[in-house]
Amino acid sequence: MSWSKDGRGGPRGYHHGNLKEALVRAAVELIAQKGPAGFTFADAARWAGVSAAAPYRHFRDRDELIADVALRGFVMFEAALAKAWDEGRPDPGVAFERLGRAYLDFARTEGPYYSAMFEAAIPLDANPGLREAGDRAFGVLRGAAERLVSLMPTGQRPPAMMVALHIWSMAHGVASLFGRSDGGRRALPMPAEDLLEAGVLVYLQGLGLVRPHKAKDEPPPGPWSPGGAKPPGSVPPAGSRRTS
Amino acid sequence: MSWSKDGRGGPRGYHHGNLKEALVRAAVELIAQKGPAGFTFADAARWAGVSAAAPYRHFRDRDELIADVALRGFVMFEAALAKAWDEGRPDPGVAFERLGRAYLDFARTEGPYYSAMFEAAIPLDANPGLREAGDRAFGVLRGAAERLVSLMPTGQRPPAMMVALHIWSMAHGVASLFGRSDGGRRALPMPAEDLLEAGVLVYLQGLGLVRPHKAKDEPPPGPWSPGGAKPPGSVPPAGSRRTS
DNA sequence: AGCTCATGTAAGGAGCGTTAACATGGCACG
DNA sequence: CGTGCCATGTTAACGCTCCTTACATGAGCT
Repeated sequence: MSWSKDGRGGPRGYHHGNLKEALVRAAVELIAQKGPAGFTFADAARWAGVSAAAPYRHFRDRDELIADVALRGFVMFEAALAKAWDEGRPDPGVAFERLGRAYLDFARTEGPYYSAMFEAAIPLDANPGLREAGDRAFGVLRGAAERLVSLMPTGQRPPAMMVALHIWSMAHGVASLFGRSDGGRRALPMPAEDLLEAGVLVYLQGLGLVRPHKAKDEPPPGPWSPGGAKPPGSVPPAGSRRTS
Repeated sequence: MSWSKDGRGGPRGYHHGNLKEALVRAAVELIAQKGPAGFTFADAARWAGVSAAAPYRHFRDRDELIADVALRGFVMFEAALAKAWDEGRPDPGVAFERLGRAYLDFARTEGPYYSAMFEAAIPLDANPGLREAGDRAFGVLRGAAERLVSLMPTGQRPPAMMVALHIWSMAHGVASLFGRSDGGRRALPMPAEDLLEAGVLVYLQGLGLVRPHKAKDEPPPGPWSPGGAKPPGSVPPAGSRRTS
C-alpha cells in the first residue's frame, strides 16, 4: 500500500492516489535540476508518470504549482528558523548564531524550495496566503532581532526591524551568491556558512551587542580566522556572548 | 541620420543597420518587463522589428544574447563602482559609502542588466570573458576593502577578501530582496539605499573602521535614525527603463 | 558590375498549454 | 451486498510559439 504514496516507481492503477503530492515533488525535483524557470507543467506530469492533462485536476496552471511549492517552503522555513532560534535559549547571542546557520542550511539543503520562495518571481499580490506565510517566517527573524535589541541600553537600541532586515539581507545575499553549489557559481575561500557567521558577528559587534573581544584572550584575532568557528561547540570567538 | 541607430520606430530599409545593438536593447527591455527568463529569441527579434531568423546572424542563441547583456552590464557596473570609489577620495570611509550607494543605484536604475548579471543563471564556465568581467567588477570592491582594511592596525586586520564578500553579500541581498520595486516585492519602512547604508555602517563599526557616526549625521544615536539621508524624492517608482 | 554581407521568406519539426470527450474505480448510500 | 456517482486520469486533438535551416533578395562597397 505504500506505493500509492510514491511519486514514481511502483506500479499503480488507473488512479494515482496521491498525484498532488507527486506533482509537488516533481516540481521540487525539476527546480533542483533546471531552476525555477526551467521546467514546464508537462514536465512535471511526465516526471510524476502521468499524462499531460492530469495536473489540471489539481492546479490551475504552472504558477499555482510553483506557488504551492513556495508556500510549503515558507512553512518549512519558519519551522526550521523557529527551531534554531528556540526562543533564544540558552541565550540570545548563541541562539542568533544558530538562526543564521539555519537560514543558510535551509537554503542549501532545500535549495529548490528556497528558489521557489525567493527567485521564482511569484506575484505576491495575487497570493495573499503566500505573503502571509513569508511574513510568518520573517517574523521569527524579527522576533529574534527584537530580543537581541532588548539587551541593549534603552537609548542605544537600533530598530529591531532594521536589524532583522540587515540579517535577512546578508543571509539572502550569501545564500544566493554562494549558497548553492551549482556549477555556475563562484568559488569561495571559505564555506558559505562561515562567511555568513563571520559577517553576522561583525555586524553584531557593530551594534555593540557582542564585545569586540579586544582583550584578545587568544591568538584568534576575530570572527574571521579560519579555525575560528569550526569546533562543534557553538561560537567560540568574540568571547562571552552574554552582553548583559 | 539617427534612425539607423534606433532600435525601433523610424522607417528603415532592408538592412537594419544596427541590429546587434537593437537586439541587446530589446533584450534589456524585455528583461525589464518579464524577467531574465521571460523572453525568447523570437521576442527580441519582434521587438527589434526584424524577422525571427535575423538574430542568428549576430548571436548563436538566446543564451549568447543574455550573456552579452550581462557582459555589458559588468563593464558598466565596474565603471560605476570605480567612479564611486574614486580611488578612495576624499577618504576611504566616505568613498566606501559612495561605493555602497552606487551598487544599489546600479541595481535599481539598471535593473535588467543586474538581472542578467546575477539572476540569469548563465554558466560561467562556458563564458570565461563573462567571468573575467565579473571578477573585474568585484575587484573594485575588493580593492576598496583592501584599502579600508589597511587603515587598521596590523594585528587586527580582517582579510580584505572577506570584507569585500560581506559587503557584496549585503548589497546583493538588499538589492535582490528590496531593490527593484516591481509589484511582487515587499514593502520597506525605509528606502533600500538607506537600509544598505546603515547596514554597511554597522558592519564597518563592527570592524572598528568607523567610529560611531563619525561624519554622518548630527544626531548621536547611530547609523539608523530616520533623518539619515532622505531627500523626499529619492525613490521614484523606476518602473520604466530608460534605454530607448 | 559584381561581390559579400545582412536580412527576409518559407517551411519543417518539436513542445507546450489547453480543452473536450471518454474511461476507471473508490466509496457513499441504499 | 449491489449500484451509481463523481473525482481522478487518459486519449486525442487544436492552436500557438519557438527554434532552426535553406534559399532568395536587397544594399553597400570596390
